[in-house]
Amino acid sequence: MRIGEFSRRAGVSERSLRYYEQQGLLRPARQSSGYRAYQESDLRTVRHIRTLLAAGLNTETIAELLPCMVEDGGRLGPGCAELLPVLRRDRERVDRALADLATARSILDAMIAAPIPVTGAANSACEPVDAPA
DNA sequence: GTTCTAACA
DNA sequence: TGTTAGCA
Repeated sequence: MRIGEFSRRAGVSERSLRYYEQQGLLRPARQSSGYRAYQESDLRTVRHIRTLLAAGLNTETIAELLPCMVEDGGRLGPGCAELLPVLRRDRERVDRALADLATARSILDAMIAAPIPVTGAANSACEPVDAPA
């Protein structure tokens, strides 16, 4: 099937499908017309790609994992042990990101909890805050 | 009308 | 990733 129908069935924009191909995630055949020709099985591949993207993996990593990922009962998992270190590495990246977000939240919490009453407003357009209780 | 590539008010 | 331009 061509990209239009495939896009609708996969629920992914044509733009994204072309991007996935450019990143080596999908390799649809080409008709003599030059149009991409997708296989029924590509629908499963796209689902896997979306899952991996949702997990925060970059396309380079996905290209590496995709060939070995297997699906069972709707669950996607590594088909070979070599993938585990890669997945763990990304999990650590997520942990660091969460830590950074926690830091950002703390900074915001501290500022929100400590409004500073001033006599002359810093900015004429600013309303002075009330003194904390 | 559909798809393709390339490029970005 | 969306969108648009210019083709075939």
